[in-house]
Amino acid sequence: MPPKILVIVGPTASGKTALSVELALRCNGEVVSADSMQIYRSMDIGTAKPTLAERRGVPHHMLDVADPGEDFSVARYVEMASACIEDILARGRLPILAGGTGLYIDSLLSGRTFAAFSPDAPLRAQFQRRAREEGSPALWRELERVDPEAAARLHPNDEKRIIRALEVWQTTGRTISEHNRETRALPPRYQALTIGLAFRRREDMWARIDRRVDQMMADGLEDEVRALLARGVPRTCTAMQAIGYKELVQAVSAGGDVKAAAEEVKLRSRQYAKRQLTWFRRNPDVKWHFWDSTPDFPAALQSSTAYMEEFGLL
RNA sequence: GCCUCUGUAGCUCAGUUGGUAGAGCAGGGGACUGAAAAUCCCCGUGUCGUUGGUUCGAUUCCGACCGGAGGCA
Repeated sequence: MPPKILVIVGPTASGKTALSVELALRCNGEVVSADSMQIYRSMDIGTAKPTLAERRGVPHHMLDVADPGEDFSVARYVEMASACIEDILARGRLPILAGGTGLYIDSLLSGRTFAAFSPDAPLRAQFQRRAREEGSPALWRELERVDPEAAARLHPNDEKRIIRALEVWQTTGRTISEHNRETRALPPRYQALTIGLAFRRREDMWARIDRRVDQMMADGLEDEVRALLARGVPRTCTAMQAIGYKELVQAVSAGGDVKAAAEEVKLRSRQYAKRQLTWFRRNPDVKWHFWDSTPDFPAALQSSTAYMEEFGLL
C-alpha cells in the first residue's frame, strides 16, 4: 500500500496556507507546496508565498527552488516534491501537500511518469513558428496522421498540446497516446486524503481576492516587479506570466497606470480561481469545506482532523 | 427655455428598408499528462426608457413624457 499523505487544495485566497500550517503544528507535519509560481525565488509578494511569520516554524518545502528565468516543469516538480515527501515520511512526520496547481498535484499523487526526454527548445520553437505561419489546425492535421487518438482528443486550436504531442512523437518515436495509456496504468504514488477549501458564494471569494490584491500592492508588488526587471529577468519567461507580474510589467514598462493594472490583476485572479475550481471539482474524492462569508479556521480544523482520523492519518 | 443627438444583455455598442434582436468584454460551465497563475473549447430572452398613436403587426415610423450628452440663449 502506498503511504498516506494529506493534501489541501482550493482556489487562490481560499486559506490553504493558514489551514496547512495549523494542521502541521497539531499533527507533527511539514508542508510541501504545490504551487507553480511559489517555486521561484524573489517572487514573494505577488505569489502570496507564506512569510516566515506565517509559517510559524513549520518547515516548508518546494518554495524558492528555481530562479525566475529558469525553465521549470511538472516533471521537475514531481521529481523534487516526491523526494521531499519521502524524506518527511522517513523522518516519521506527516507530509501536507498544499497548493493550487492541479496539474502538479495530480501528477505527483498519481505516480505518472513523463516521456523520457528533455523538452527540446529548438524543436518547440520550430513548431511554434509553424503554428504562427500555417496555423495550429495545420499542425493538428499532421498530428492526426501520426496519432489520430490524440488528435481526436484535442481541439485544432489547442496549439500547446498539439505541439507537445508532436514533440513526443518526433523525439521518442512513440505517440503521446501510447505513453499516456501506459502511465495511467501505473499505481498511485500516495494515498491522499484531499481536503478542499472554497467559498459558498462566488462574491465572497471575489471580495477576498480583491482584498488580497490590494494588500499586495500595499506591500510593494510594484517594487518587487521593478527589481526583477532590473536584475534582467526576461519579461517573456514563464515566471513573468504569473498573474500580478505580467500586468505590472506591462504598466511599469509602458509608463502605464499602476492602479488600472491592479484592477486587471484582480480580474485575472478571479478568472484563475474559477479555473482552479473546475480542476478540483473534477476529483470526486475531495472532502470540501465551504466558507460562509469569511474563513472559520477552527471549524475547518475540526472537520479536517475528523476526516484524518477516519482516513487513518491520526 | 429652445435646438440637436441619445436611451437595445451586467458594461460598451451593432442592428432590424416594420414581422419581438446580435457582437466584444464581464459572467457561467468544461477540458487539461514535461510552459499549467499557462493554454484551449462551449454557453447570449433581453418589459429593445415610459406611454399614446399609425399599422394585420412597432424595438423599428409619428407624438408626448422621463433620463443622459452637447449646442444656442
